[in-house]
Amino acid sequence: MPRYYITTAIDYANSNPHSGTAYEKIGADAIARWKRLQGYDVHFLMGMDEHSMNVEKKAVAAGMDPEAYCDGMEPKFTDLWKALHISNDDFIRTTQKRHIAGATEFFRRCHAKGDIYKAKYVGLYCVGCEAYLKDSDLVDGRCRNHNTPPQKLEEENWFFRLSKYTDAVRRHIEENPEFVQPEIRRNEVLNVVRDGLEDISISRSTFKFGIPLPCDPSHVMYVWFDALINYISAVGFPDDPARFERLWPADLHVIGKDITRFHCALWPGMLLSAGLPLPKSVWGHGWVHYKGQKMSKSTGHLLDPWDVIEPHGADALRYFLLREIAWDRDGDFTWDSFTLRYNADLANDLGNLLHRTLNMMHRFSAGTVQAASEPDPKDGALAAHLEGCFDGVSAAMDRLALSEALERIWDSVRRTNQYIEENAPWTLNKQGRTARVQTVMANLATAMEYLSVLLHPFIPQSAGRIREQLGLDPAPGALSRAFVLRAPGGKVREGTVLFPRIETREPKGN
RNA sequence: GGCGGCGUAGCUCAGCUGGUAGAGCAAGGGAUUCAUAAGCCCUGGGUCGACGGUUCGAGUCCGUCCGCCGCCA
Repeated sequence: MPRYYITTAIDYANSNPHSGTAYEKIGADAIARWKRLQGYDVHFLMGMDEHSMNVEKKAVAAGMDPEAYCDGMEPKFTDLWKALHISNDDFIRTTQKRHIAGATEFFRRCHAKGDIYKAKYVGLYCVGCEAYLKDSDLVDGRCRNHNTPPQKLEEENWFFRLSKYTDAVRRHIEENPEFVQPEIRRNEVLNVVRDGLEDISISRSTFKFGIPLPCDPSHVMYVWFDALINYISAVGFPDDPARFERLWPADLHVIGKDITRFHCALWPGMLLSAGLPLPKSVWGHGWVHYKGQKMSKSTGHLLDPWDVIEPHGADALRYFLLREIAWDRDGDFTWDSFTLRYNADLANDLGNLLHRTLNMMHRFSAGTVQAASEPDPKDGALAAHLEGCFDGVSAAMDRLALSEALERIWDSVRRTNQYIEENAPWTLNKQGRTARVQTVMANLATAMEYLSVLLHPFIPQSAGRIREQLGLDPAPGALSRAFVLRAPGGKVREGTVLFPRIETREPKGN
């Protein structure tokens, strides 16, 4: 069974996750689940990024030591991921032993390669950015991102010789179109790399909460050098070579578009230095805007995922984000658009389809799948449509076009509703055409099962409920293109409403 | 300033290598009743941002401009 290693960015421990954070995990989860359905041995990694001056400060402000502070933050993330049914196989924290060991060994290798050196750095430092600023970062002498005056700092830092890998990284991006996706991100990174990469400071001596450099314990690793290594320290680097061999290189790093540069320029440079293979692909997704504006931690303009999950369920949020926001660009969440999508797609089209199907099975078919003893060309047309849908979804998922895959599935949801209309089982029933009614119902039960498998990656809980109501195991069966009628005899449950229609309701305080 | 993206029906967007515009939602109408007042059928004349150019013919190619946006400097 081929393996598929997928990761998301590890999140900063200094603030709660919001819907943009959730979007990334939901998208990655849909991909991971799809790959599992396809039969891949998937390893799905997520985690939390802890070492940094900002985390240390937050902790100190709360009167805690940084480790304890991070322990307290962990459930803010993991509880949300559980609630969203994110199917990650592992959750790494950069304070864990395995990661410290990995980062330390990684640094040693780069050091041994001659790619680490010490130099004095004088510059303007922004605490918010955790980075030195260039003149162009300043607006009226203040950081353009944080609107705060920078500090003048002079530090002896350790540097990573990234410049040495400019050509190698550039060639790799040029020769491997799938390495940076989508296209727009690739153009951006190429732009940066073609201008030449600069050596980068990778240590700090101004705070303690970090991994000490093996060559100079008075310095700790700078956040990015530390954080990126999680992708390998989580899978056995360096202490479990067999596991590492099996899982690395990753098939896909899912990240936000803002950190493309670190993943597509710095990270490959680091790996080349350490003599390790590069990940196969990096996907920089777009932003979820909220009511037309960028979400922002500093202004507090945020959509709290719990505000959607608690009243409407995880799948409502998952569906909206995956359907409404194409995975390669930005999109907007408003309560109106959420309500429209939810009612039109989930309640009216899908939920109602299941409900009316189950109801008719009880009224016309004894709540049981009967033999399809009176077939009709209409049945074959439905089956052909669904199999075409399968192809469309597969093709879309191959391109990671998640919203397109959902569009294809909904074509089939609509098509199945049409199948009901064109057969009008209620009329057949009045006419006493029992064999035909039962055949129609058998096709419908099969169609719903077929759809439940395709829906699973996107709305796993609801897909499971659909299957339960159909009298099936909630876990999706294997992915299979062929539309094969269900064997007679299976009982279905009384339908319960999957997605009750909702009124637009904006939580107060938003 | 350099590179790139976007600007198409009220909304969200499709429109590949050029041949007189499409989908979903929303809206209006209709026939039904198994169903979550849902579903199904019918109905869309929008200067395809503006102006030029190439062409027998251009959202679709070229140029200029305008308006948003991203990356870099």
